[in-house]
Amino acid sequence: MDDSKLTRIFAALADPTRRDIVTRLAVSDATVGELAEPYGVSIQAVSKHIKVLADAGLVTQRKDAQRRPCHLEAEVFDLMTKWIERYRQQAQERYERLDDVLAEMRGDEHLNRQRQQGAAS
Amino acid sequence: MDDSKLTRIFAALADPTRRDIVTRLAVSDATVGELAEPYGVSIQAVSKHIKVLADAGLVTQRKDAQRRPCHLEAEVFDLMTKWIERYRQQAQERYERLDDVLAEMRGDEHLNRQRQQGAAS
DNA sequence: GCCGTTGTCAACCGATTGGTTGAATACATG
DNA sequence: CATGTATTCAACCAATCGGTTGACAACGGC
Repeated sequence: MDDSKLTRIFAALADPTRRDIVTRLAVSDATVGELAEPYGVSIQAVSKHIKVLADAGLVTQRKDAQRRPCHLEAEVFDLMTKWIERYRQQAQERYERLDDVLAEMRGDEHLNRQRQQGAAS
Repeated sequence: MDDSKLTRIFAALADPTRRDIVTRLAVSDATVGELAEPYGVSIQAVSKHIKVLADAGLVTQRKDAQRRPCHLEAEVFDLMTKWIERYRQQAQERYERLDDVLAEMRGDEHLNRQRQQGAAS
């Protein structure tokens, strides 16, 4: 659907540290400080990462005094999965159709040349 | 599985032009020149985009004289879908468990504070 | 064997990215 | 109210990214 949203989601998950954060948030919610511990980077860097994830809608933060516990939003994953599945299926079906076409061509060689010409439209 | 592969896949799909190319390749294979036509960019730019998609394993190119027809590789989408589904499910299950916990807590208020303390490990 | 077509390589450019450090904000507690 | 804690904001930096143009390689057709 929303192209820029999809862009933000994919870009967010294109970073290993952010994917790791997602992995940990799938297990349980966690504060920014907690999330920062395992990595050899500053809290500010992790804070930025979380902002990217939040802008993509993958993560939400609630208020708990000074803390901002992060929560993984599962629904957004559905959006992504749907996008991916659409093209995976299309490509798969086409591949299967091609098998049929190849079978048909086995006794009909000249169709091969014709098909290649037609493809360069 | 392979983290750097996943990084390349997500990064490849984080660009709208490249997602569009994927869309078109889902319908049928196409040469670099054919793919370049609809966009207001040079063939070289599209060639680079295809290189990124190829490095991510999303696209393969075969040789046909000067032409390099591009083909969408459906299997790679499975890898992505699997990764996504893992965390989507985990987060979903946790959310459902939380519902149970909240139901349990309804007559047992002190458990709430205990849970919040325990989370800050 | 030369010409046109198709695509890649190379160098360059401005914008974005992931990181840093330092200051500022928001809050709970003594 | 002063202090410590948790987080974000701001400015900066090097590296990467998406784009450009120009040169070059590979191939088919006259």
